[in-house]
Amino acid sequence: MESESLSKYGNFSEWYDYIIEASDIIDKRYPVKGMLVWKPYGYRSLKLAMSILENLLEEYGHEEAYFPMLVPEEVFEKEKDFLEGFSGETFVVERTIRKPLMRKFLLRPTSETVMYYMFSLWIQSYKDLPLKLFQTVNVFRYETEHTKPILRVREIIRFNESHTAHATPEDADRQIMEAIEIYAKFYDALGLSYIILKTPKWDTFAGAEYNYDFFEIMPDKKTIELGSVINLGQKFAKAFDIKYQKPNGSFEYVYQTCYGISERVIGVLISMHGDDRGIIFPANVAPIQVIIIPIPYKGYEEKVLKKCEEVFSYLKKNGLRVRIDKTEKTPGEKFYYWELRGVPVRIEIGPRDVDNNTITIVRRDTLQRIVVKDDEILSKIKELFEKIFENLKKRAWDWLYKNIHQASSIEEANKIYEERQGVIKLPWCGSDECGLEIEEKTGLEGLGHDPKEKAEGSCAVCGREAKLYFYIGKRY
RNA sequence: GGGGCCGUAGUCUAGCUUGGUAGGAUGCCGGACUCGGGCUCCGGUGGUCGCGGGUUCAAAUCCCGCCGGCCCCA
Repeated sequence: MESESLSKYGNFSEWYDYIIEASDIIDKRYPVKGMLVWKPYGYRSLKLAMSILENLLEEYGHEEAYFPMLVPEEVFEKEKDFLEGFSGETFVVERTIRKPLMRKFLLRPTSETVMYYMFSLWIQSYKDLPLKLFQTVNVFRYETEHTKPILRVREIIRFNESHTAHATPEDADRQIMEAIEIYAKFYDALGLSYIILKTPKWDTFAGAEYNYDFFEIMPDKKTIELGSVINLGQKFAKAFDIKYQKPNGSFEYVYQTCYGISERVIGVLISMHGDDRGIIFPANVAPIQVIIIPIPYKGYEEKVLKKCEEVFSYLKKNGLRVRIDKTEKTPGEKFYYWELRGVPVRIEIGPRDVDNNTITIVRRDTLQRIVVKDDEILSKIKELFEKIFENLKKRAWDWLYKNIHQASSIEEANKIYEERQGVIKLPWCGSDECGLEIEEKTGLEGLGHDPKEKAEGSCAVCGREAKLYFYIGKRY
């Protein structure tokens, strides 16, 4: 069959395209470029992942709200850098089928302008600060680059965007660190690896002071942005007139931050954790955590099915997402089917298990098969969830570290990239000129730097003392 | 931003060069047989050949435009 020839590392793109559709995550046949149908199975994993993030945000004092999808043109245009940055990819609504509208509306590509219009009404006093809100909504971006299912789309269907306002720049900076902490916890919960880099000035988010991005290195060794944390300073506050009154009676503009994560994280999770057989979901985002496969045998059909039902009820009662596959397919076919879909734990119940008071458990990541006594079922499964998670996480971090290379000169960087791809870090004096020259002479994109990581040696371009490492690679 | 490949049944695809009855596999439905890794056999179902226009006696096939998908380069 076709799936037999798939190889995640041999041909990642082909693997990815096949897996996400064959596993019932999405259906890309809907005839609008960059817009996908999410099937129930895929949508469930997305919701599970997003709720982990939403719970974290709430733990850290954020509240969920909802803001509208349409932005009046004059509101969208208030902040000039933002307008410039998003003008090429923002959809416009300007008519009904019958007639033009009196006023143009834009479909939110992200909700700064929508929210901050309201912030200016809501924020009056220092007592209203800090304000920490989030929403998880769809946003629209007319991507001019080529689209890629889930990873680069024109309708981002679940964009979790947080927006905060603060009284002081120090508090905004502190908020940036808090956001990074939240996002790191989120990716940790999914078993993903990441590097956190401060974006080069020339690539900073439209309308921002500075921002940090989380990057993962995909199986094809290209980097992908997993999430972004942005310090907006007072630019939007000034554009939207968001002021508060201090205890001494004077007025000041607020300091703002925003940060966002989208369904892209599911695309990355599938890519990082999957293998040639398909997806491997960590238990916390697996739509089905345990699949029970009856192994029927002449004279045993009823006993086998009865035991399956008992195990099913027991696991369900204990809060697991479990299902019995009672379809007419052969057991072997079912194994492949559920492995493709990434169910972390499979239970097989056949005549031997009925006779011996056991069940047979197979873990998805290693396909290791163990026989477990009936009274140990729950503890063994929970133990396996944990082991699978740790294994996936370790694989992801090993992969990341294995694909970050250090070079001391541009020539060396080029040589390494040609042989090994991935991410390369170069000692850097920190100047824009040298950063841009590194990009130009390697043909790679600057990902940023880690302000806490001090470099040794001299700048790969100018030869002055290096302060930092400049990370470069190819981006999705 | 530049270049290339592609679109035929739910899915994958043959046919296109050289215009003339759309064929196969898989899936799906019914049945038999099996069942601890995609078993086998029998019968059946399923097609505006992506959309629109042009050329022609005749277009899946040739030409043009659009829509959609994929890849490579910057």
